Amino acid sequence: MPRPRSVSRSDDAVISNAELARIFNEIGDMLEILGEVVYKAVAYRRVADAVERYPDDVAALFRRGQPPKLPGAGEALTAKLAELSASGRLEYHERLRAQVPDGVLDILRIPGVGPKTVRLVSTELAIHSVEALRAAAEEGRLRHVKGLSERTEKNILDGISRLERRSTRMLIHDADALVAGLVERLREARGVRRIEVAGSLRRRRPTIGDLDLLAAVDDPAAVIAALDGLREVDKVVAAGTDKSSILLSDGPRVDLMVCEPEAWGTHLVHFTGSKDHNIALRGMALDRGWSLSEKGWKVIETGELLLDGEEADVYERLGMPWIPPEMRAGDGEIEAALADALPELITHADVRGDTHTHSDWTDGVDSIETMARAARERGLEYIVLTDHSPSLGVARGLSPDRVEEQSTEIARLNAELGPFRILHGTELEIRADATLDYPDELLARFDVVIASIHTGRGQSSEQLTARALAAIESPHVDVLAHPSGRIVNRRDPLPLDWPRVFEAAARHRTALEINGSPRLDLDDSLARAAGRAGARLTVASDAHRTEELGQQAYAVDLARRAWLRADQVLATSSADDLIESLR
DNA sequence: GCCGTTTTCGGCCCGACTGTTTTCAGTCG
Repeated sequence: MPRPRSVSRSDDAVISNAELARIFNEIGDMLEILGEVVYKAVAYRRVADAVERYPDDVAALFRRGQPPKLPGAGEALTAKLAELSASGRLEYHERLRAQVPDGVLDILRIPGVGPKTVRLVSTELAIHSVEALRAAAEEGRLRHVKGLSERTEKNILDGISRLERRSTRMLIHDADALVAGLVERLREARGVRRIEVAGSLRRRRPTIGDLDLLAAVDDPAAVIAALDGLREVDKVVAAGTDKSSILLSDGPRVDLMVCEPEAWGTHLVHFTGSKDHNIALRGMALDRGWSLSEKGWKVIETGELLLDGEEADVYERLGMPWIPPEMRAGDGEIEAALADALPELITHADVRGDTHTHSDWTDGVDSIETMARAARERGLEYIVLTDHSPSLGVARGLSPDRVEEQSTEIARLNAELGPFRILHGTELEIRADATLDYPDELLARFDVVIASIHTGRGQSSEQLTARALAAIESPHVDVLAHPSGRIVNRRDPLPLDWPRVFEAAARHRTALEINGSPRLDLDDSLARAAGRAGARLTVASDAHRTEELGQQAYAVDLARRAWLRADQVLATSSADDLIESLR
């Protein structure tokens, strides 16, 4: 499977943060394969991470003469970023590429194969592709190389088939569904005191690589045996006394760690991560004379081991309050905690209404009444019904006459369902020419107008930004829905000029949506930047059927990852306050 | 390659598991 490579480019086309990060990560991989000191590779990867989650266009800032201060970027790497920003190319990168033949980098992606093995097969056997490696393993040619064996051949073949099966990270929605059943059954294993999801799923990242579970147990062997014995298990990858890793037959890898209840706190912190967060905590511990690991705090002078039973105890030893998992990205949360300046994050219980829902009047499945009753059942006080406007033909958008009929139907239902409220809204098309899909007189009659871009996605950044701004600046538009247009694993975000969009949204009091469907849009880093810029946000399900109303919870998770408080989010208002605040 | 209220050089988070190893390197999280 070919992997994307950077193309030479002499034009002055912009280079995205994602592309900058990809090139720096690739340099890191090549340096390792070439046998450079690993810290050099680590330095490139660290800057790649920083660029990837930087909210503004890094290359544009360089070209404007305002290079951002990125952690881990010193003189040499800053110069390389500048070169890439100016020309889209990097001579150093191309020089390395010439030394690492095509396909060799692909080999590194095989699980269980690291840089040393890549270097070995590349130099000893002139193997320069995954295909060549597969053939060599099948023919038993690897075992003649010192350091490799028949066993290695089998592991490599297994790794290649896993690589082919699992090419994209799993969506959090799917991971939640999968893990619920696993946890339920492991809870029943003998001697399990506590069990909890850890890792990126606990941090509520939009996509999940592996599933991490932690169990506090009296009898480690029993729970590990329970995991290994589940019927979905395809293969046991690693089985030890403290942890076990399995592959599900049609799913991701599951890592189960066990610990004694007295050491639950340090274990849960360790296995929740993120990596950067943990490294920062350990650095602070070292400054205080402790070596911190999941096992506990080892006093370096005496070797004594201190245990913590709860996460809060761990943070307290370092002089800070407990940090919510969603914030543990190594992105300023520790500094904020030390300054006692952690925001009071929005919670799921704060949400009172859903600002984006559909019915069978356009492309939804259920009737307005069914949607409303289901929302009421879930404890919401109101929904905003936002069926589509006419120009979205595929969704059978509503003509002005149909809008009128829908208004009558909503009035009828409100009389019946009160105090639950259905607010009459619309999901308004922002057309390709930046005009809006209903006339102002009609827009003025809706309770809430959310506007979105579905068409003309191929336009330039300038054109797309102008469309977003046209909606934001309209006095009738209250929310910009799924602002970036991304769909996780399927569609990339539109290249909007985000600082301008956020500034305008704040100025015109137009809220930006965090959409909880598999779009997960805005993503957390953009939502955080929007909040910082003073823009209001909202959390919404974009449900097209009753079962999808639960998607709003994923928007709340993202809002927490974006450091947002309840008072920054529209959907935490009552229906009356919402309407009042949109006047 | 980065970085310093101990440091401009010598460090860079910590541990489990596997395999080929007879004391440890590679990989992973």
